[in-house]
Amino acid sequence: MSAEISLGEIIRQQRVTMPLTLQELSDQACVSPSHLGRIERGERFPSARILRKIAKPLGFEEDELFTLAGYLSPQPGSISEAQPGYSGGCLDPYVSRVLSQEPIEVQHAVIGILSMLKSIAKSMAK
Amino acid sequence: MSAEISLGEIIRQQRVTMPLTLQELSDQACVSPSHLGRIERGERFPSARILRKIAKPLGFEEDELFTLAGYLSPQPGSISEAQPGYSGGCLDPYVSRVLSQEPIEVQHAVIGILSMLKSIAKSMAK
DNA sequence: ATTGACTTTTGCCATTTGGCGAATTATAAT
DNA sequence: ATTATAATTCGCCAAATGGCAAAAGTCAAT
Repeated sequence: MSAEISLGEIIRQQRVTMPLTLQELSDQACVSPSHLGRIERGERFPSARILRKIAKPLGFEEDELFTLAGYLSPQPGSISEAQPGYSGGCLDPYVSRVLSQEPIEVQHAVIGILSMLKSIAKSMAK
Repeated sequence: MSAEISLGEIIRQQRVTMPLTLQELSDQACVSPSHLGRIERGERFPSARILRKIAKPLGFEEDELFTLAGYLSPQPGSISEAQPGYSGGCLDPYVSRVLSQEPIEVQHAVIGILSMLKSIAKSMAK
């Protein structure tokens, strides 16, 4: 019940509080003033590219605006906690250590070979 | 010099590894299969809205894809990679995430294969 | 070979984004 | 009041996004 306030209004509020004109913000962010204006009054919705550009000039953390825009779900940075989420597992430290001594191209090649082997295995399994 | 590998390739690699078809991912993410296909082969660049939708189904942390897409600047503590220590050589994050989805035995097998290949290469070089 | 069920790609189109330049509207300063 | 000047908004356009349906591939089982 707190936010009947749009992203555009937030941006405008922040800009005038800085204080900056559309022109000045435009110069710093490399986004046309007209576009910024339309965004502020809700006629356009800012893309991620634009959000990224205007974040710093407006004094926002990068991910802050993303969250406000609904691109990121709320609770940035919060608790980097170990995510039991995906990866049925984590990377074995030994494996990590060995691989990280190889050049990037080799690392990628390893993945390529792995996926080949997997597809071969799959075709044989059936 | 870390990534001459594109976002699309990463996404496809991840999808195939899950494993999912374009259709299935489409169903889970509510993005048309054709669009997903074009993204994977680099014909379209995914918007933030799309990235957000496909992140979870693919097992990505939300901000991870944003970072890969260049929407967010790198740094989220992220990457399941093993934590302390071997900052010496760096393991490509992409490689890390693909490998960490394999069971430990497979991870070790990969290292085994790698060392075989290296010794073969060495013997041929001489 | 041929059928049939999937998976991926292509063609086409509606919608959005975002820029540029021309109005329009403040804001001052004479 | 009347300019001059800055700030914002409007009109139009090019480019990109993303969906849908139809066309290619794939691949197994006849």
